[in-house]
Amino acid sequence: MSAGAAPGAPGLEAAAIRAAELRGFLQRYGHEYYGLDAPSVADAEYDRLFRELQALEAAHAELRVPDSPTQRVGGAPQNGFAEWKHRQPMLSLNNAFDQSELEAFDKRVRESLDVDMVEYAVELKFDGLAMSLTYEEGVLVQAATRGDGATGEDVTANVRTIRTIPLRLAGTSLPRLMEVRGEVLLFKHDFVALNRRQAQAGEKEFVNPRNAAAGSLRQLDSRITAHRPLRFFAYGVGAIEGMESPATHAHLLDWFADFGLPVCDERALVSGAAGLAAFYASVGARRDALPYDIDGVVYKVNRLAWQRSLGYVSRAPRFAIAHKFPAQEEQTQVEDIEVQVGRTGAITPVARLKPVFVGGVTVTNATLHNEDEVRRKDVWRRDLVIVRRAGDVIPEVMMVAQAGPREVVDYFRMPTHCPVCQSEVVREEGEAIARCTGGLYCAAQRKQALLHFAQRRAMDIEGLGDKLVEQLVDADVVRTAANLYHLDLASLVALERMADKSAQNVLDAIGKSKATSLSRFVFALGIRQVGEATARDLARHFGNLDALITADEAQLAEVNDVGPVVAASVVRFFRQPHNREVVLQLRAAGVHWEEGAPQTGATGALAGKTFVLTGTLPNMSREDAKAQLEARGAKVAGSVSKKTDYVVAGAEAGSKLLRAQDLGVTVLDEAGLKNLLEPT
DNA sequence: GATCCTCGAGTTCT
DNA sequence: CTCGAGGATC
Repeated sequence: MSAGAAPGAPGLEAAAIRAAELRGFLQRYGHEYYGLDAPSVADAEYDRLFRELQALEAAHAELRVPDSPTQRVGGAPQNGFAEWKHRQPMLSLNNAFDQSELEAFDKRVRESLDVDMVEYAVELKFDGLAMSLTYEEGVLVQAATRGDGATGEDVTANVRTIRTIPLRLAGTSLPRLMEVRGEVLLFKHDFVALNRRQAQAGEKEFVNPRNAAAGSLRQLDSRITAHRPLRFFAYGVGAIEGMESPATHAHLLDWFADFGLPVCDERALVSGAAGLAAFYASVGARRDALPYDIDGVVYKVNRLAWQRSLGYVSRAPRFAIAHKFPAQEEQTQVEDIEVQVGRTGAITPVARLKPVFVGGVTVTNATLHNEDEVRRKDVWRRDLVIVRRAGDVIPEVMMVAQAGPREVVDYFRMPTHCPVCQSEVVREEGEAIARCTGGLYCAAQRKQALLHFAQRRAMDIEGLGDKLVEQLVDADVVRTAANLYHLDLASLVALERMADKSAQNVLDAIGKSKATSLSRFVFALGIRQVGEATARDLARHFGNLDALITADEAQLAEVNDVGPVVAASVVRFFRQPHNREVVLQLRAAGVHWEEGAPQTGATGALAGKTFVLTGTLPNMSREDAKAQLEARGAKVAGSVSKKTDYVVAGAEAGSKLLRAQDLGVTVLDEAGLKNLLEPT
């Protein structure tokens, strides 16, 4: 790519030629980068050409034209935004939330037009900001927000900095005047990168792409907007003069594309209510994988003549409707902020919420993680907050939407004493988590320890869930894991809501759990810092429990992924007489496993290979796949990195698959995995 | 000493 | 799934 060197001291004529050439390059590269996502030059090269053009324009004021790419950088701060009256009002759409409303819409349209079948242009409903761009003789002269639909704010200086928006339309046959309607938004990956930059610069991070886009557009200093990677998609037309618009909406969008306006590819033509429903389902399934946020899809009668004859009812068109997805963000009230005590004594603040329907489920609780998080988000009791349940399953309080009365009682204070056992709560220097110091004296910690012991990945005692553990601990029937193996039918049936049948089932499950493996047993003990993976490493390295119990810190540190902190934690655990006692009692009660010689280094067909599993495989459970891989010496990790050898992706694979594709990691489906497991 | 990677721990709802 | 923090690596 040779763009030539800048002339030393060019005459005006040479400068004009060079400037025109540079504008051509920059426009093309800008389009490749932002429009097609396929840059053909490095950023540094773009910047070099850009600065050269800037220098030329600085030297020759007459070369500074409004559609030059340099005019995107933005000018000095303004004092607020001027009002702007739209030539044609920017209307909002009526919403449909379910199938019946969608069928009603189609029926109304057909009856009103007196036809049997209607063709619809269908597209995405972006979660961004509606914008109107005015082009005169093909040159962008003005940009405004929707505002109340009739009058918006003039944000021309900021919109000029959006590189996907052409400052001059392509082509020779152009309307004298045209209002282009569309949406300004941020792509998800740009949003993530922007927030990373904000965090590094010590600036406030944005809650979501929409907020970030809105904040960026409302910058009074458009030089800031210029550094925000905003995008634009055109989807409609307002006033138009000096040219006939095409006959259908689909052609209108093609026409926009020919002008160089960015138009989203996710659009189609469908017929009838069934076609609408199919598009809705298809987009819904791919929603999380799209590079931007959407809150639904939009259906428009394709023929513009029919659109005109359908007209408007109050402030919304009768020819179009938005079909919304269930909200992934909702507003609700914090009724209370309580704390929970975890297995390790961690005191976690939890927001009790007024029930709210988000992302398909009713949410009543949301974790606030720790004290710093409560302060950072500045959540008080009775505040109105935004709750999200995005691609993620776990609800999260994103931000305060509106402060509540905020009286003294509404302020959250970390308790100084454990609400369960009254022991002192301590937050170590440099730690984010406050902990109850009660240890196993604390009933809450004993309950969590038992639940951990019984969980599927540990001793796998079916039927020993939180309700039962709660009762057993409260009645003081069970104090340690060893007590479980001495339970009898009578003491279980004495508990509330426990009939003979279910009591016997629990006893059977406890009996069955006696046959286990060393790694499950070590994990079940609940040693701090020793999770499933570390327990497996320890079990493999030492081979038998006595070797592990008597190991000193130096011996422990020889194990993979065990350093001083983990080693000290293990030594501390087995030094406690009551922990040794419980282990003895468990073995005496019949808990057993196969003990072997210490092993170093696994062997197997897939030894040393790292796998990551994501999504649902058609015929194999994730657990099963994991076990089979590990049996062959492979490692199954939780997240994808460049050290990952294979990613096994099933249905509804999420971010891990995207990341694998980003990093160029080999992706297998179930069949591919089977091939590796059982080479034929 | 910084950076990357992984693991542990806590969490929600059906 | 996300965060924080321990371990490994350069």
